[in-house]
Order: sequence, then structure tokens, then C-alpha cells
Amino acid sequence: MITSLDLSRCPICSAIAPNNLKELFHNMEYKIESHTKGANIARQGEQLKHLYILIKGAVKTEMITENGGLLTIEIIKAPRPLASAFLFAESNVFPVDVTAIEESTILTISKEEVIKLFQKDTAFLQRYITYNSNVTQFLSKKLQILTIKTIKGKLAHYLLEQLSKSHSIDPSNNIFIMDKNQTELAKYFGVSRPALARTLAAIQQEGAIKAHRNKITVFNKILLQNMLD
Amino acid sequence: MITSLDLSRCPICSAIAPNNLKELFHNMEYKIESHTKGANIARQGEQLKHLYILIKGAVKTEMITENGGLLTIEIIKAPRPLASAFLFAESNVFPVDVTAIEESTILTISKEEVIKLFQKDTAFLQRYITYNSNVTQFLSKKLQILTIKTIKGKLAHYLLEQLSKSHSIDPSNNIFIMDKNQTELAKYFGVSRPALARTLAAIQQEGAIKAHRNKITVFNKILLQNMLD
DNA sequence: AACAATATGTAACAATTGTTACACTTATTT
DNA sequence: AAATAAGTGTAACAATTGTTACATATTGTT
Repeated sequence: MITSLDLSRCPICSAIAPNNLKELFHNMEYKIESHTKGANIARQGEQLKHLYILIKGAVKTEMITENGGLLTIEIIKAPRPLASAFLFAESNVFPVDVTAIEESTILTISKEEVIKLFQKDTAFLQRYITYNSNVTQFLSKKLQILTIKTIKGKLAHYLLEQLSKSHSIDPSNNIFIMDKNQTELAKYFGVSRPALARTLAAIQQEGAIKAHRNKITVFNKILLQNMLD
Repeated sequence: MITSLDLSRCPICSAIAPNNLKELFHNMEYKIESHTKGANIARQGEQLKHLYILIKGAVKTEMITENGGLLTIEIIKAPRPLASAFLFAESNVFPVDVTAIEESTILTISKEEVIKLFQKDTAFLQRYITYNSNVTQFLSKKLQILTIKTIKGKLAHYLLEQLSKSHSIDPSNNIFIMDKNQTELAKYFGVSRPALARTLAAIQQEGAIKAHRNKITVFNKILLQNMLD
């Protein structure tokens, strides 16, 4: 049985009023499956005819090349939908392999039932669309950063973003703490850690900022803006 | 008045049966606005409370930095929705500036009306979700390519993809024509054109393929697969 | 056929980034 | 407080890619 507890923290189900949950699922076809640690949940290229919601546990997704080499790995913790953006895409196949890394429980609802659910519950529909829209925004942003070619440009972009965040709290403040350390930032940018440190030092050399560990003081915003390629 | 002609080629409206269009719009609040060439249609950061559908003309979108420097430019031709993925996102602001580059007509429907339309017409709802899902897929793919760091890796990935496409027609065939020329491909990868040509020559040197202009003959698939970083 | 426009092959050199290694600092654990 | 781990600063060198320039090839136009 599904309780509101299981789903209340799920990005796309949270909108459903707990009282309505039982009723909603009453005449709906769904499946709940448990997977032991290490079990394969879905395979890359497999037809995707159901919405998968991870309600307990954690999974890892791996993108494999035709050769067998791994490309990207992501860990997803419950509760969250899996590949929700792909259910309705024209090429609706799983983009990745999904494997349980803990004892996991997955709620499966057929595409047809999801559509019925949309009709029954506008809030659910809106959450579903919003969730996917947020994914799109995230991807767009990530893409934007990767599109900036030089490390200097990426860093300048990031620093200006952080600065504007701190400005929204106190406009006179030009000191802030980076929300990522250098190691994380390098991974985020897709560059090596020493190259990032080197570039940060260069930006200091030019007098745009002063950096002490993760504490940044911005001296010259214009200079930073001119570094955006 | 909106005719089926205007919208039949629009990705998210094509699902609506022409006969139903009139009825559908009958009790709906919508606005149709014409913009002369050069007119500003929307500004970056502006609150997004309506679905914008470009039904005639063409626009360009520009992403500007706080400084005023341009980052990316995209040209969109009618008919197509504008920023449809952002209407329902949590941070629902226009990600870009939108400017008409031709005499353009835009259909505007409020968010509330869009939701009503979803309820009235399941086909429209599905098309809307599908369209946004396709955008997500496109971004994912683009991201995947940009994540591959070396030009050699990107090229190998692309060539294997093209090969598998031609294999799906004739599995014994290992000759194909690239669907992009080198100039386009370089832009797609975000690298310089001479660097791309140089890398293509290197892959030939290693004996994996033979390239004559856009015609590729694959000699050694395994070698290609080992180039994926 | 001559011409122009576009695409491709290639080379030298500059700029950027990755790799590896190590000293040093700060945080965490024992 | 000592020991350990994690994060940071920096340097030398290798590898990759960008830049610029020009020759050649192909395609389309007149």
C-alpha cells in the first residue's frame, strides 16, 4: 500500500493532497517492485512505457558506449522519478542503465495511467511539467557553462553569479564564500584541478579579485565581465 | 482569426484536429500581436506568464551577460513555441532576449488558459509534454558530446553513431556519408575547423577509417571505440 | 568554359589545458 | 596534541587545441 509518507518528498507527487492519494490510486493500475542491491532495474535502449518512481533506496545510472566503456555515472536517491522526461519523448527509450545500489523500491505506472492521472489531478500535472521544466533549465545552464571555452571565462561567469547572489542579500557587499570548493568546481567545469587553481591565481594577478581559499573579494567587476570571452 | 493553416506545422499545436481548433479557441482568452522587424518581443529576466507561439515570421534570441556582451544567438522561425519549457519552471523568467528579425506574429495564451487547454484536449497536452521532452533529449545529447573532452573522442562518438544509423538500413555496409560537413561539425562540437580536419586526418593515419570529403569508410570499429577517452 | 563562392587539406606557431609531482595549509580523527 | 586526511598553491613539461595563412578541391553561377 502506498502511503503519503512514501511520496510526500517526491518532486512530482508532493502536490497530491494526502487525502486524495488513496482515492487517486484506488482505480489505478500500478506495480510496486523491490530490487535487491546490485539488481538491474532497466537497461539502456530499453523501451520506456512506464513512469518509474524510486520511492525507497538508491540507484546508479551508467551510460555505456557500444564498446562497454562507461561514460557518466550518476547516483539517484529516493524519492525521485527516473527518466521522467523520456517517457513522453518521441524516442522513448531509457538513456542509461539503472542499477540498484541499495535495497530499493520502485513504483511503476503505465503511460496511459499517467495520462489519466493528469486528467484527474491538475496539481499533479503541473508538478510533472514543472519538474521536467526544471530539468531543462538545469541542463541549459550546464550547457551554457560548458559552451564557454576558456577556464578563465567559466570562472569569471561563476564568480559574477556568486557575486550577484550575495548582492541580492546585501548590495554593498563584495565579499563572498564560494559555494563549491576548488576540487568540486573543477569537476563542475570539467577541467583539471591544478588548471583551475592556476587560472584563479591569474585572475588575482590581474587585480580583479583577491582570493583566500574559498573567500573571494571582488575589486573590479568590469574586469571580470571582460573575461567572458 | 486563427486558422488551422497557421498552426498545423507548429510542434505543439499540430495534434489539435483542425475541426476542433475553432471550438477550442472559442471560449479562450488569447492575444495576437504583430511585431515589426527589429521590435523587442521579450527581455531576458522578464516574468513569463504566458505561452508564446510564434506563428509567422522569425525571431532571434540573444543571451546577454550583465555587462552587455552577447553570448549565444539562435534564430527561430515560425511556427514554434518560444521558451515553452520555462513557462512552468520554478524560476519562470525568459532566459534570453527575443527580437523580431522579420515582420512576426505571436499568439499569446495565459498560463491558466494553457492549463485549461490541457484539460480539454489530451492530445494537446501530450504534444506539449512530448515537445518539451524532445528538447530535454536534445540538450542531454548535446551535453553528452560537450562532456567528451577531446576532439578525437567527439569525432569517434559521432562516427560510430553515423555508422550505427547506416547499419540499421544495411548491416553489412560500412560506408556512409556524414550528415554534416566539416564546417558544421566543427561548430556542433564547439571546436575550430582546422583542428577538426587535423583530427580526422589523424584517425585516418591510424587506420580506423578512410575519409574522402564527407564519405567515410570504416575499417576498424574497435579502434574507433577505443578513442572514446 | 570561366568565374566566384564554398569546402577541405595542411602547416607553423601561439595559447590553453592536462599531467604529475611535491610543499604547504586546514580540517578531521584518534 | 599528534596523526591523518583533504584541500590548496605552484611548477615543469607534455598534449591538445586555437589561430592564421595559404593551397587545392568542389560546387554552383554566369
